[in-house]
Amino acid sequence: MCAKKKTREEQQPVISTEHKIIAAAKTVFTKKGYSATRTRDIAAEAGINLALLNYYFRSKEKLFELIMFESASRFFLSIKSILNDASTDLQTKLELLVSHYTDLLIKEPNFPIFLLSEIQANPERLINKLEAIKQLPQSVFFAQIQKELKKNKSKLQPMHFVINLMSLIIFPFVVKPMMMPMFSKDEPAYNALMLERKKQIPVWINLFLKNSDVKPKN
Amino acid sequence: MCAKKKTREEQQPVISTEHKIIAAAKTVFTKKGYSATRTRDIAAEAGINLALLNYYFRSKEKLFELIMFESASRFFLSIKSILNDASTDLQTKLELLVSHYTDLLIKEPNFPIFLLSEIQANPERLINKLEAIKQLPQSVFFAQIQKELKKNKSKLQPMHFVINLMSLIIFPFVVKPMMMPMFSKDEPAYNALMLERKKQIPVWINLFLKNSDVKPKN
DNA sequence: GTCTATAAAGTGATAGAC
DNA sequence: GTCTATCACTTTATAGAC
Repeated sequence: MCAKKKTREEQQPVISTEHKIIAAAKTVFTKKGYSATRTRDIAAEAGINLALLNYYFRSKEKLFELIMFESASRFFLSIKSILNDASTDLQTKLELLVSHYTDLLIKEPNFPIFLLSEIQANPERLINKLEAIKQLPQSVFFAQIQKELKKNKSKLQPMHFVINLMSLIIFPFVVKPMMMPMFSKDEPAYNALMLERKKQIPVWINLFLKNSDVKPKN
Repeated sequence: MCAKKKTREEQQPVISTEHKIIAAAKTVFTKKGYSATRTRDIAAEAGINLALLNYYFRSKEKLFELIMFESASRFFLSIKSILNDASTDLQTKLELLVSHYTDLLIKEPNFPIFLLSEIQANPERLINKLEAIKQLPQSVFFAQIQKELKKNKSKLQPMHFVINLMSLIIFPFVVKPMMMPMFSKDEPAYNALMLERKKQIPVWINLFLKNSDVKPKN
């Protein structure tokens, strides 16, 4: 106990065992998913023993929930302040959202498929715990989209534009493992394309909003 | 052997055990993924015994490969004729592709995440077997996008538009389990929205192609 | 706190009766 | 072809020494 206090005061060089396990679990769970992950894989990745994992976290399930909800929070809660800022216009919000998620996804490209495949495999386990997502339709952002559509006399539901925005930001990361070989790009080249999209996606979304009642050909 | 011949001639009412297992395996694998699927789950879903599954298919792995590559073929090979038809213009191809995939995904909404999460968990096992996807950049479709961009003096790579098209078609199905509660829609209402998009997505892609060099604000 | 050893349960696959 | 029973192995979790 005395020794532990000391290391806390010394700070810097020591990474606690607890944190090593969390970091390892995040890496392995996020890449392989819950079922394909063995607790032994996490222990090995953390450079510790299997028993120690159960000493710090009671079970595989508990550790999974910790990782899942910590990541989900960073992905969902971090944008609440952007979405509900009444002092910024729609254009600004679009640019902030695209930029924020592009940077986040370059760091954590595996998270979207991880979350979505866990929901698909086991909706009842997760969907209730992500209750926070239901707040989006009540946001200032959503109201601003509605207003813009009304201004442009569009009959389309605002939901389409939320889906389009998410699609254009997230899906390119989701299909990265397929697109890279398809277009013969390595990881840095692909990420450079994603950064290009930071500028383009808000432009594209604006095109949607301003021309959404145009018929295909007539 | 004689009995088997007979049932083949009678045809109609009999669904072969082999096919029952394939159908069950497809349902369970596609929803849960390879690792979370128990061979017992497949047997139960098929209404047969576990031993019978190994009698028809040598192993879980063999059955998985069958399902995966049968589904992947339907998703990738089925569009080759559309992509390489020199007699249709870009607009027609866009409409055909969107319509084709929308219908397919309404029937099999779980396939995209299944494929993508298996690739994420185990890229080396799958990516080489999907070599066919590399043919897209050599297609007539791709050349027509390039031509259209050149005509409109865009500096953006054609790849962005392929990604955008895939994103707008596929991602809404991928996030369906999250979007339905978010916007309080049930399955039929959500699918109706997807059908609306059949008309809209080609319009949106055309907006991209014709305005892709516009700067955000200046 | 950290380890080795092992219990307890799950899971893919097969043997053998019918 | 189809079943029941069971083997062989993996995997989560814990007991107990240090």
